[in-house]
Amino acid sequence: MAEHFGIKQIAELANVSIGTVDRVLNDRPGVSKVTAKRIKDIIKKSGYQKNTVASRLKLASYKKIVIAVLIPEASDNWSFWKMPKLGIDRALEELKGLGVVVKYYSFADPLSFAMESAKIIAQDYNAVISVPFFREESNSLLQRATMRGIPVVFLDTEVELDGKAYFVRQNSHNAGLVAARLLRGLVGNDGSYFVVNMINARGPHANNQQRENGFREFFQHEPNGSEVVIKTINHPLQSTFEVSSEIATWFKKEGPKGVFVTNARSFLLPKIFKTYGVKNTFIVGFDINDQNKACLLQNEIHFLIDQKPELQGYSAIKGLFKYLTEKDDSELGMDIPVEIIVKENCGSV
Amino acid sequence: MAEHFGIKQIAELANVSIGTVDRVLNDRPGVSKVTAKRIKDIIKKSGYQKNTVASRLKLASYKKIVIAVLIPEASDNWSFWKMPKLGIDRALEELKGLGVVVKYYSFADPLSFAMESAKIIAQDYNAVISVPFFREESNSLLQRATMRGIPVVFLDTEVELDGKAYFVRQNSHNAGLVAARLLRGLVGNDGSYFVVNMINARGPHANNQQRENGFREFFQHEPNGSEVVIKTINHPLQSTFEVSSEIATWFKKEGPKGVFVTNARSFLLPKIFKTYGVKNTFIVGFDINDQNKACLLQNEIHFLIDQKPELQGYSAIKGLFKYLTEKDDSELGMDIPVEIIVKENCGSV
DNA sequence: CTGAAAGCGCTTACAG
DNA sequence: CTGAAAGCGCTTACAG
Repeated sequence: MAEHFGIKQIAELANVSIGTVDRVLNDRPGVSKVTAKRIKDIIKKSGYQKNTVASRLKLASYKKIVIAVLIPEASDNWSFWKMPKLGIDRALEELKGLGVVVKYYSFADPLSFAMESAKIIAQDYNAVISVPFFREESNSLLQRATMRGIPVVFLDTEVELDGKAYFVRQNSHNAGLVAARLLRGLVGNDGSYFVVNMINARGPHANNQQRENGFREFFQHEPNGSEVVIKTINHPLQSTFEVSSEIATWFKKEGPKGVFVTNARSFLLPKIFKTYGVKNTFIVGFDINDQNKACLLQNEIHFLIDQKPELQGYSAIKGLFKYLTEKDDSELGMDIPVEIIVKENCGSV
Repeated sequence: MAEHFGIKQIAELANVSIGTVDRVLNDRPGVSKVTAKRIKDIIKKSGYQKNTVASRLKLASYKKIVIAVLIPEASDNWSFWKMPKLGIDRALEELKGLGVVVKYYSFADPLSFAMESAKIIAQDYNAVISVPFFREESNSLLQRATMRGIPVVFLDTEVELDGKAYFVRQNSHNAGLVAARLLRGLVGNDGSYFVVNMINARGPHANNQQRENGFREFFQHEPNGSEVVIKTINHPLQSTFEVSSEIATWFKKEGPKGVFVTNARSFLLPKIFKTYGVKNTFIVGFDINDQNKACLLQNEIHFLIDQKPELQGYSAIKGLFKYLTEKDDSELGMDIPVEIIVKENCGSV
């Protein structure tokens, strides 16, 4: 086993040409059962490992691996969706010379998602990366891709779909648990807690619900956790946060208040708290955007949870490459870690 | 610029053979100044990018890139130094087929470090990865490697050395800042703080000092921070933690107490606190080892800071490969992030 | 059903 | 100083 086994060595041992070995290795037709068996045995014994790099070298020039990426539009004032692209480009750079290409599509609503999906399916890509914001439309994309044998990787959010898809995203339930841990440390036992969901016209987002569930579950495992009061505030998703008189009353309560904002707009809260003179609040939110970061630096937000969208994009491409070239999908199932960000470690991330 | 530029296309444009282009690209001698100039211009204009994968293909079989790794021994009850190896092996797996090989050496003290260094230098490796625990011996290694044009990457710890070395490690000063932020949130203003350094016979470790400095600096920027009392406890590094009557008195003080353990043995503290009936303590330590993890799960330790040793090993190999094959050292200067670990996110890391 | 040859983009002796 | 050829480990038409 010490020496090196390549396709050539296998061929010699089996007394066949390397072409025949290649056919067996790649399950191509046209090999008699007996020779196939003989070659397979030798492959197994030899511990042969395909040299992926060599196998892609020729193909890189005329048989690209083309991956369609369908993600939300990134606007100038909302750059979150530029992050996965950075990770995708970084992966592409590493895979330079191996013939991997990405084609970007974007969507803004279920209709555009469906339309772009149709374009993608019509093109016969080698794989699809998307974001499952709309269950019905995502199902449709998944099913049509699966029918053609095209793997689909979803970023950002995990939802249950009818079929086998890969998810490269943070576990939102765990993120909720972590958020609760962090707030609990700051607020203590006799404070009050708030979960702030910002909901768009299509109803609550899966991530937000999973995060809230995790947050609430944390307290069930705490001593006296059942006595902790957690108010949920469902607020429309818009560029301001307004407070009803009822909510204002809650916020005016004495004692420390822990506020868990289940999306990336926690930066809307400090303003309101100032306006209403609400004191003694601790905020945990998501994502390192400019506004959140500014609040973190001002000590108006205390923790952010980073979903590492750059890493999501990177992992999806690297994982798909491994799957497509080596039939190994082990890198496509991994959780993205729940990364805790404070003022002092938000810079170099 | 749309078409693809390889060595062949350049050769055609310059009316020379690919051999000559190769000489120019790799600064090999034997090309007349005029043709060299002409070819260089074309290379620049064309935006030519070397296909690293192709360039390694042939060499992978007989001209390996061999990297020496000299790190502390990992023992059964102290497995920290197995982690960088895991990362190194993961990087090697990604670079499979490109002819990258690692040879491991280990050390336990300055003497064995020096002896293994000598072996490494005698072998003429392509690069060296090590850990700069001993300044004098590290300097010697660095200088001898530099004389031979061999790059050196140090993991874990940054120290000032006489010469140019790369450091792939967490910024310990920032880690101290983060630790202070975390404890400050739990302890509040009227608590007391302790920095626990565990020091071996050779004196304090650079990381520990940098962490303590960062920790103390945090409070200087805080309002009323100068009034905060921070006691430093220097304790010998051993498998137990014993408390002098003076320290016991400090610990017995009323009010919440924040304890920052600047190494991986924060798990020694909870035991002592139980023995002495010390209440209301909050502990931040380093590294996810089994004992620390157990304390985290018991809520006896509140935060751990992960140095991501696996990632350090991985990054060192990937960065060195890029440097050795593309003369690009951009991946060798990056900080490893200061990762905050609580009970709820320590599992999947 | 099987083999021989060409080629991917480079690097390396070797020849001139 | 420069070029032509062989080769790295695979894949792919093409020939038999």
